[in-house]
Amino acid sequence: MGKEVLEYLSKYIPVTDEIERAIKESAFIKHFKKGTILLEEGNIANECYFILKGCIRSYYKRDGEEKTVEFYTEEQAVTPSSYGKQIASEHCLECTEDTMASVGSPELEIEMFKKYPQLESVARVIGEVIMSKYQETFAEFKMNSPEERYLNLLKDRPDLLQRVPQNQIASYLGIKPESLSRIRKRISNQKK
Amino acid sequence: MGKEVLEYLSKYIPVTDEIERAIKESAFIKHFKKGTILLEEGNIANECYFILKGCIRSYYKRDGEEKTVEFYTEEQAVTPSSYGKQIASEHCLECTEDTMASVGSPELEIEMFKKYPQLESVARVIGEVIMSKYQETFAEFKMNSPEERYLNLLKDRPDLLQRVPQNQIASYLGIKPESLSRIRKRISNQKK
DNA sequence: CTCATTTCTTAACTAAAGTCAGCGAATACA
DNA sequence: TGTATTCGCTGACTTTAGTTAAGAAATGAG
Repeated sequence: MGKEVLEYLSKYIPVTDEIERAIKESAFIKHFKKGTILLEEGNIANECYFILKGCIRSYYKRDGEEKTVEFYTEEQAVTPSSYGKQIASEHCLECTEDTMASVGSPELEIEMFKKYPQLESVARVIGEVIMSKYQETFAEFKMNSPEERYLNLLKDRPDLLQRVPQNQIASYLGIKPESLSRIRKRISNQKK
Repeated sequence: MGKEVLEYLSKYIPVTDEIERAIKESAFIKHFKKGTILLEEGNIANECYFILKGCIRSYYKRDGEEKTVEFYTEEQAVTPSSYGKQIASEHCLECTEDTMASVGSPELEIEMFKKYPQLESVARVIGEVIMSKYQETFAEFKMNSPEERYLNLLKDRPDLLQRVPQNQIASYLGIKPESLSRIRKRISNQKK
């Protein structure tokens, strides 16, 4: 195990023997049933995940609704923003499907960083890459209309629309489910 | 010099003597006139900044307009998303005021990380903090209406509205300048 | 398989943002 | 200092999203 994680890392940095050993040593797989709440609002996040199979949704509870912030699927890393800090989490994490993930903890992480100092460098570099992708995503969100955002999602992650309910997609796009319905109708009419 | 940078770091991690030495050694101050373009679209970003005085605006050129992504002011770090990578930048950086900043480069960074390994850990931890703040900002943006976003900005960074033109604020809020005008009018009417 | 629940779509209406145009006010600069 | 340009506000109109309500379709549990 840990093969998928190594492949993921190799996209960003050269994987040395030391890193390979560290990952294999720390790989710790867990299975979760669909609907499992991995992190509840107000709790402390003491796990992070690398998804091997399935989907994890991050959302806020606000105005009696669930506002979806992100969908994480295969080959993606989920690090709650309060991970490793002793503060209450603002958001929730839920498995929208049966999910298999490699699970990490702050204690394990600190131990690994000590044992394999190269890992700290790996974490920094990958963190920077994710950050810059995230900035790009935010900028795109700001610059585009809801319709454009939907079309981009359709292009970039067509699988999501098959595996996740549309009301969750709507809140992910920053709109109401009714609006998403209308956007879909508008688009299908334009095609005719 | 480097005092401000150390104060900034101390908010996130305990500043050891080693780190203090590293920062003092690498502090490199530059002054820029208002209107200076620090990074042009398509160019390679080979500098990052820590602002001591002034304001740097990050924006994209799209549809013949400038879409503002972020305003960085005193005590903030500006790391272009392509910084340290040999790829063309998608966004631009401009000084909206006369600006004084501590400037870093990838070469200096690598040298420093080698000389003071603790710095790498500092960079990772601070990177994670910035990332989690950014996630929070994005989530807030998605969940709020333009009017709420404006009110939040007014609360969180009232100085910005004094020092930056309103059309740039508008694009930062993801709306047109005319809409911002109307929102401001709506709010001032409600107060009466 | 059936019934209950959730999800999706549609419609009518309201509210707000986009668009286009015009006009003062502030600003920049020559 | 005078002039050109940018900036901010306003109004009329268009487009799109939010709201409320209802019914159809899909899903899930027993």
